[in-house]
Amino acid sequence: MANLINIDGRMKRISQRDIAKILGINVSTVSRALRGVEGVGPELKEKIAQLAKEQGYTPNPFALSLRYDTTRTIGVIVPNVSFSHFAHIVKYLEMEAKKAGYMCIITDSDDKYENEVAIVEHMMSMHVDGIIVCLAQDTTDYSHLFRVKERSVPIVIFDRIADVNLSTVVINDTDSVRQVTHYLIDCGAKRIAFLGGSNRMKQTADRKHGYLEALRERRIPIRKELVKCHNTSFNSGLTDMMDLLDLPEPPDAIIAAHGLLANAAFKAINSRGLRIPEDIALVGYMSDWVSDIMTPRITFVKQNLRDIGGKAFKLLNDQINGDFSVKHIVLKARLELRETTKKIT
Amino acid sequence: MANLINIDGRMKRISQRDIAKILGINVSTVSRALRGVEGVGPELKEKIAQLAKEQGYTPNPFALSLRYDTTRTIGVIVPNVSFSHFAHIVKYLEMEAKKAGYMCIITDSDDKYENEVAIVEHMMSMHVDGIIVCLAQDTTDYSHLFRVKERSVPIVIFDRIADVNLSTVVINDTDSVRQVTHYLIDCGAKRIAFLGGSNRMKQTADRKHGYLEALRERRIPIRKELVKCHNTSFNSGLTDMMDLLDLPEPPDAIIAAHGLLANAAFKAINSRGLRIPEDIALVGYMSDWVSDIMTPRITFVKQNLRDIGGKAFKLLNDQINGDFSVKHIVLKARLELRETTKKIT
DNA sequence: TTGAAAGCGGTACCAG
DNA sequence: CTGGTACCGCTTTCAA
Repeated sequence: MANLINIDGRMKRISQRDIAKILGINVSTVSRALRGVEGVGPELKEKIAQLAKEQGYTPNPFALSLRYDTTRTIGVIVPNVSFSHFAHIVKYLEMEAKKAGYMCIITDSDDKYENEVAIVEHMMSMHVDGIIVCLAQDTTDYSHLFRVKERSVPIVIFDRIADVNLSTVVINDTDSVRQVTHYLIDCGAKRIAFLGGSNRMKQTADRKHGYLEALRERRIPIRKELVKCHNTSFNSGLTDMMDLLDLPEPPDAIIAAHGLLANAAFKAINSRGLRIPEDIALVGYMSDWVSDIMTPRITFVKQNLRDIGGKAFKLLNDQINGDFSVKHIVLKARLELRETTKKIT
Repeated sequence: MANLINIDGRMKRISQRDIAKILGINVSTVSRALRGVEGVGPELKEKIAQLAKEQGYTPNPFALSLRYDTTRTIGVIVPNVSFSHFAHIVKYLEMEAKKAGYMCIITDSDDKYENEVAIVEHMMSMHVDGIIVCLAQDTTDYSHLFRVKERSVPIVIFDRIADVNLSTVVINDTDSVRQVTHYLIDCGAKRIAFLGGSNRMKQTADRKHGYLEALRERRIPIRKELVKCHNTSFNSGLTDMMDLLDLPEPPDAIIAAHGLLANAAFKAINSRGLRIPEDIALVGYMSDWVSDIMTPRITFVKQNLRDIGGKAFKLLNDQINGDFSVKHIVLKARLELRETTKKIT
């Protein structure tokens, strides 16, 4: 059962050559037999299969990579793998990739542009068959992505994308916030605040845009002091929310347009002894389980993370298979009503 | 700047052979020059370096893998990458690995034994330089791990380990729970309940053992109905906690010895209108941020996830570098007091 | 200082 | 149906 064989006194993995030598035949015959290609006598084929199994032969993938310059490996870059949102997407992406016979190299850019560039270069030098990336928050130069495309390596961007001519997968950022805003207005909210990430991210800009659009549609004056876009971190959300509560006229509804910002807002509101949703309504963007563990459970915009990962891989796979047309997929995100908003009818 | 060169009408990555051909010299000379090995004339060396840079030459890692049977890649297997605890460990592990020049193939066993076995086999066939694994909850047969060792591929187990002769990294499971239990008794708790994962996991067994030990040390009778070990999932914790609250004499303190179980307990207690910590105290095992987003913040046992990942890689790297001695590292976890326990002095 | 050639493991083409 | 051999990119001996 051991995979190692003693050749010339050194232990090494058994190769087709070894099998050929043992049986006193030629490598090419072994190769054909093992691949099930026509042109090998049935009993010889059987003998080869037998010995291969006995010796625990497994093909050396690097010989193939070398020959065909394909590694059946794809590179995945996210800002932070330990963040639930990305962890889930990566998980589903990897499942799809595995089904199609691809391994994933998953790497974390720590949300920094320089890291992202270095990782992309490294992946290129590893000869990955394609790259799937969610941009760092400070990525505003995209030349590293174009370089990938120039070398005709497939590439897909998801979630945090940019206005570039590359395939993308996102949720309906603008429209989802627009709907949330309308919903809050319908609930009777008069002063809706918007909590977002860095203004440099197109995702934040798009979501903010949906918020502003909805206010205009309902002829509600836009109050600059109710818009806070700094950083996606919990602590940033906490101070921003405190500032909002300190306003002479504090908001009566919050749209927290990024993962932990809703939890930060929740905490801040709680710390002031205000009630949710009676005093302030709250809507977040998060995973089910993060909403579930809170009391009351947070009303949130649900993104189909399985779909984001799956579609991202699909677009990449299309490119790998020769379809180089640029595609833009927009997935619908749904508002999931829980207990931090209350419809007033 | 392009990395591709037109050879025979086909675009391909530039190789040492190409450089040699262009300069009308031999590949071996190029190889030596590029590696900085002695034995190449200074001006020729310069010319080669120049051209290589110009053409964007990067070595083909598969040629090297093929030659040396080393891939500078390590395989990492966790039960669930999207679970915050593992996501963090994996992140730090990957950082360390990267520093040492290794890529990580991170894969999710979905907490299933069969998947774990298949993944281990697959990684072996990929020629990873080592494997780091956290066992699935139903893994009770370890032959797949021994097979790895037999083929002299380095292997390290972490977090959920087994009593096997392989290198391991864990926290002080038993003792940490022992301390927590003592602490709760000091707080005045009379009926402490223990919420754990599957009994098949050594980790759960060890933690439960710490709980029982402490009770014995303080001569507190052990009540079977206060021990619930089923599953690490949120829903399982929820029903277990409900059952505990339905007891004729419900507990006045809970030790939730696994990630989301504490949040489940929190939710259940809340749903009954009980106060934390006044009516029931609660201690969990979780990340800072999961504790932070709760109100009140949950008192928890803090594990140094960076250390777990770092040490796991270190043990693996030792083996890769020829030190095959089996090592067992036990990291200290610290009780972090927050707001769900109250010391009565 | 430089060149020639073998070899890592597999595939593919051409001969027999 | 089977064998021989060149080749993928790189390193490493041995020879010049």
